[in-house]
Amino acid sequence: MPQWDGAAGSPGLTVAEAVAVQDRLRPRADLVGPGPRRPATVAGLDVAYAPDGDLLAAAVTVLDTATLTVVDHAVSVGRPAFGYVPGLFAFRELPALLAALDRLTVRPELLVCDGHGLAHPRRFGLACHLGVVTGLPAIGVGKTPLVGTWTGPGPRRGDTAELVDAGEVVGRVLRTRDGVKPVFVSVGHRMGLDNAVAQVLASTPRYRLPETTRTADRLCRETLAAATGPARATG
DNA sequence: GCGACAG
DNA sequence: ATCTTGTCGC
Repeated sequence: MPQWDGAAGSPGLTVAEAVAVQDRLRPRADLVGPGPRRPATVAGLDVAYAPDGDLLAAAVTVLDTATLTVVDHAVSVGRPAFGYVPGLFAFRELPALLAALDRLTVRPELLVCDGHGLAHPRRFGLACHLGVVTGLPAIGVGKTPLVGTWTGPGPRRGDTAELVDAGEVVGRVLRTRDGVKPVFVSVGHRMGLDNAVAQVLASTPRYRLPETTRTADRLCRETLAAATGPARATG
């Protein structure tokens, strides 16, 4: 059985087939936007894995942009649909994320993904994939780089630097907090880079990561804990 | 050929 | 991603 095959043992795609899917879908991504200027709602998506990697929980939280409070949320529990292969991340988390998105009652105006969009070796990261598949505007906010080089950014919140790969600007390195490690913002679908950065800044009033990501992260961890088995005190 | 490599 | 102890700071 292929090493990247899901633990469930389902056939799945081969690495070559997954790459082919990305190549086929890439032309469908709208990397210009400009995207919603004043979205009323923004969604955060994240996935948590069980220690053994056999189980995962995906969560989507929808926040009111005016208050940054959660107005809707949904989760899904399942098995990784693909092994962890840098560059083929979407094939691992997409099924679970889509299942969670389907359970939403509010249609978010923007998806903020935990990972990259254009800042990807084949210019089609998770944010692009999710955007194209759902048709919704999407951006990627990564905690660490996958591709590209940069200089800076300055030390203050709001300072940015271009993320360049193979001679092209694929994203922006953004400082969301004074003196704190920056995040990597890239376009996914139906959004422009300037607007993407603006939306990320608008959702990071206090911490390094967007409130969308933080709330989704909390929710998928709680969901995984509940699915793995309720924690119980030993004393 | 050898490392690096979103989460 | 997840496993992990202490530590520094508001």
